[in-house]
Amino acid sequence: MLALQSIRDDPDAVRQALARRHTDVPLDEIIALDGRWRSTLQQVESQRSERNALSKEIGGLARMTTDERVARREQKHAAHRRDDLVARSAFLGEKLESLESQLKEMEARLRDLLLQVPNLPDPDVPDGEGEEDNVVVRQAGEEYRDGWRLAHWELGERLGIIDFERGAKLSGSRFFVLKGAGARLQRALIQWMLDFHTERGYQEVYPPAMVKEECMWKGGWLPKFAENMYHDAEEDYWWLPTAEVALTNLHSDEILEPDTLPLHYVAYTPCFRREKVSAGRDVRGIKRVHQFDKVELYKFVPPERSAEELDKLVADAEAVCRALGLPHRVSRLCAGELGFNAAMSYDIEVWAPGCEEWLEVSSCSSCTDFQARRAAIRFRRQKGGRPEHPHTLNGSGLALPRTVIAVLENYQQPDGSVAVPEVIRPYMGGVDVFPSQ
RNA sequence: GGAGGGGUGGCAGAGUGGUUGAAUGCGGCGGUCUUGAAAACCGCUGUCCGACUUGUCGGACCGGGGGUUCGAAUCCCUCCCCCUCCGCCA
Repeated sequence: MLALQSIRDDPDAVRQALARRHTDVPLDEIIALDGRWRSTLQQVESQRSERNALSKEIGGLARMTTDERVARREQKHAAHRRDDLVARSAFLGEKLESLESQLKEMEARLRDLLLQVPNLPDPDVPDGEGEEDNVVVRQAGEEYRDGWRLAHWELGERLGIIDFERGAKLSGSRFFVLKGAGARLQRALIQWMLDFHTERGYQEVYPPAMVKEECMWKGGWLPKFAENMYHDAEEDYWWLPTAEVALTNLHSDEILEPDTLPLHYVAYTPCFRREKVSAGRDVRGIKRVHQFDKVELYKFVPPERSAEELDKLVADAEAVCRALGLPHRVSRLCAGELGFNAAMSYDIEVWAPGCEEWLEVSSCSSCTDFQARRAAIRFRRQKGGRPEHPHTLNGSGLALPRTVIAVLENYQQPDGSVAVPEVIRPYMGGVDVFPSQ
C-alpha cells in the first residue's frame, strides 16, 4: 500500500511512476475521495469535541444533584442545566451519526481503492511493457544444445523417477508423482539449500502452509491474485502461493525493537497455485504445476539498506545455481513486468538443455515499505524513537521442481544415466549416479 | 466436539455508566544525591489519524465488530483468541 501522504504531497510523481507499469490505477478517484474524507473528518471531530465537552459538564452537574453537601436550591438549578445540556448533546449526537456513517463509507471505499494500487517502480527499473524489455545483467554458463539430450518429462519417465500418469490419476493435470531417486533428489536439494542459506546467516522458519485471508491482503496477494489461489470453502484458510506470504505476516502488526533488524529468514514450504491465468501454457512436464516446493529467502531491513540487501539476496540465490553447476543468467525486470508488490526485481533463470528453455527459478524483489505498510510492520531505531516501516525483500532460493528439471537435464549422460551434482551427494546417501533403466 | 474460566499500557494488575488514555507496582529514560555505583527521592515514559502558526490543538483506540445511552473499558449481542477439564486423534 502506498502512503496516502505521498500521494497528497506529489500526485503527479505518483501518477508518472505508476504509468510506467502500463496498468490502470484509480488514482484520481483516490485523490478526490481523500479530499472529501478529510473535510468530513474535520466536521466530525469538531462535533465530537463539542460533545465531549458537554458530556464532561453533564457529568459534573449530575454529581452535584446527588451530592448531600450541595444546597437544595443549587441541586435544582444544576438539574435544570443538566437537562438542557443533555438535550443539546442529543441533538448533536443525531447530526454526528449521519456524518459518521458517511465518513465510514468513505474510509472503506478509500481503503478498497488504495489496496488496488501496486507499488511504485524504482527509478532504476528499466522502461518496458513485456518480457522482451527485461535486461540481462549477467550470465554464467552457456545456452547450449547438443542434440541428444532428452527433456525431463521423457528422461524422468525412462528413469522411473517422475510418474505423470499416476499424478493425473490422483489429482488431475498439472500434478506429478516423484519416485525413488527423483523423490530423494528433490528432498536432498531442499535440505542442502536450507543448510546452504542457514550457513549464510538466514534463520530457518517452518510456517503454516495455510493462512487467514487477512494475511493475503497484508502480503499484497489479495485482491489482485484471488483467481490464482486455493482456499477452503468452509473456513478461513488460504493455501500459500509462496512462503513469502507467511514470512511477511510473521511480523505483521508488530513494532520491532531497536537492533532486531535486519532479519533474514529462509523457509521451505509447499506452494499452491491455480494457474488459471496460464491455462494451456507449459502443460507438459513439471515446470508449471499446482503444487510445488520452494525454499524462500526473506528479509526485513532498514530502508537505507534495501538496495544493498537486494543485491546480496540475488547473490545468495545465484550462489545456489553456481554451486549446483547450472548455467544461469540474471535479468532486471522492466517496469511492466514487475509484480504487484515489487519496486525492483531480478529474475534468475537456469538453462534446461533438454527442453531447451530458460527456466525461472527465482525472482528476487524489493518491496520497499509497500508490504510493511499493508501488514503494519514497523521498527524503532532507538528506544522510544518514532516507529518506521522497514523494507521487505523476497526471493526464491530456489524453486524446486524447476531446479530438479535443470539438474536432470544438465547432468544427463549420453548413456541415459544422470550424475548427481557434487554438492548434493552427501544428501543422497552416497548415490552419485542414477543408472539408466 | 462438550463443560467452565479469561482477554485492560513493554510486563504485572485495579477499574460504582460521567474531569479515566486509564490507579498501583515492575521495567525503561532523564535528573538530584554520590569520588563512582547501588539505594533513596523527583520527573518523564503507548499507537494511529487530522488541522494549522511545526509546536501545539483536536479526535480515535481497554481482543474484533455491532447495539443501548446525552455519555461505554464498564451494560447487551456477536465473532475471534487464550487457559483448564472431558471426549477424539497423527
